[in-house]
Amino acid sequence: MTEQAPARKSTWKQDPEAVKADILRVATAEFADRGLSGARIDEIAAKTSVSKRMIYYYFSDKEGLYRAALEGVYARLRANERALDLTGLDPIAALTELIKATFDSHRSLPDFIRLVMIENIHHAAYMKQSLIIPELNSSIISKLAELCDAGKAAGIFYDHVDPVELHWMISSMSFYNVSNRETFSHSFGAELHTSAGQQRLRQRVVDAVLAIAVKPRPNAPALA
Amino acid sequence: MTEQAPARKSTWKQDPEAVKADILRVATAEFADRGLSGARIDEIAAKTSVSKRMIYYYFSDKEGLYRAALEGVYARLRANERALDLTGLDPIAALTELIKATFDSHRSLPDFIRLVMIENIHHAAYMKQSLIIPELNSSIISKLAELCDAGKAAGIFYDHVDPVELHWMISSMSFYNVSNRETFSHSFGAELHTSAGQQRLRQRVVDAVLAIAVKPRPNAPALA
DNA sequence: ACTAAAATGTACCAATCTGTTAAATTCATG
DNA sequence: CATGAATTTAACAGATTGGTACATTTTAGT
Repeated sequence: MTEQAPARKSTWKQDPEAVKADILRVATAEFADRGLSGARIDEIAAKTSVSKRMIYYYFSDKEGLYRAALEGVYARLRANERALDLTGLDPIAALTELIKATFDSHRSLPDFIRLVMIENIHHAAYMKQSLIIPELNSSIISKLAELCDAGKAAGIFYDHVDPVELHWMISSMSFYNVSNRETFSHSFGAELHTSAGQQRLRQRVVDAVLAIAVKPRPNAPALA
Repeated sequence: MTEQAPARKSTWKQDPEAVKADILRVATAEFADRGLSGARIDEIAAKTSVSKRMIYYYFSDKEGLYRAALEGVYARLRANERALDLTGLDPIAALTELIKATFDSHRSLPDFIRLVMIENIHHAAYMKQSLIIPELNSSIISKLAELCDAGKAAGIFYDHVDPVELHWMISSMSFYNVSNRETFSHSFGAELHTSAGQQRLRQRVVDAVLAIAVKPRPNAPALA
């Protein structure tokens, strides 16, 4: 009887890791869809392959399950950000790529957006309890900081450019684009959320952020 | 004997309008603080001067009360926007004032922000039921449209400038600034939410939006 | 095979929470 | 001041929901 994990697992009928993952998958979708108090433990249990008892067995209580879901989506966003490779690009190109990647990343992770919305409704109470989330937030800022330093050193970025300010601006538009889609579309039409509209918006974000970071150059291309 | 005397005789005042307003005031705060499913009718009732039964008497049910609160905060934001007078300003100055006013307006109406967040969590379901909200949304766009037309006519705005796009960008940053304050501050520090930080952010929003709207001018002042 | 521990299911409870019933109080008006 | 409509209260009912007690099955090690 070997200790090698993969082969042995297949013979197991009980599979705690798979059960935990299954619960977390369903719970994330459910919390994202209905909020912390809106989600129902019974409903989550019904959508998993196991009974409600297992939720309490593995996650203690509703808040424990919610915390696990929150940490999960943060980890996924962080993985996205870490996958972004900007080596070899000049500061302007690098910043452009980072903006586009952030915009796309937010669009592709609606569960992250919605759980962060829900966290803000709860005054970030559960995020503040988490021990693992803080360490996830450094990579994007350090990438931006490097980039800003390079841009300033080359004399093409303004001296006042600040990584956290840049991240705030990039995030705000990337986040709002997803978070407020429903109310915005209903109020002002869905034009901006067509595929062509989203492409245009992304370019506007690039243009706007570059404009506050990059000094005007005499031979720069004018906006289309 | 006028009816204005505050506490005249009995414990009952019999003042339906004041009762309705009191319920709505408390409910708005409570829904904004805890969300639709998180708010408790008993809790709202306890914080008013009247009994729970009155909520059902005047607002039918929990959702009716929530809808009333939602319509109330929208009306307040649009009133703010309508009060903004841009006559006599050239397009650039007018746009600058509009951006600053929007940024400030969002900061001063946290209940609006939070109820819109909650609406988006609910996929704008209740906003879509409202008959009065749609008519509130036109004034800001028409103001921007006028402004864009003037700017293009004067040859100082890009031809591609679009009122809805501009509003999207101004709103996104003004909204996110309030909506995501808790999570952003916790992740990246509270520097941007100090009074000095907010002043700086507002100026960045102005600079960024102007940059995508206004053609570069040879003698334009460089960013600070 | 036997046993203890881990993993899972079933049935249930206690606490909440929304909404209702029936009655009491106030007020306008004839 | 009698009367009925509008307004308000107190108490309660029905349903929902998070959480638990206890039984049962599965697994690893002996």
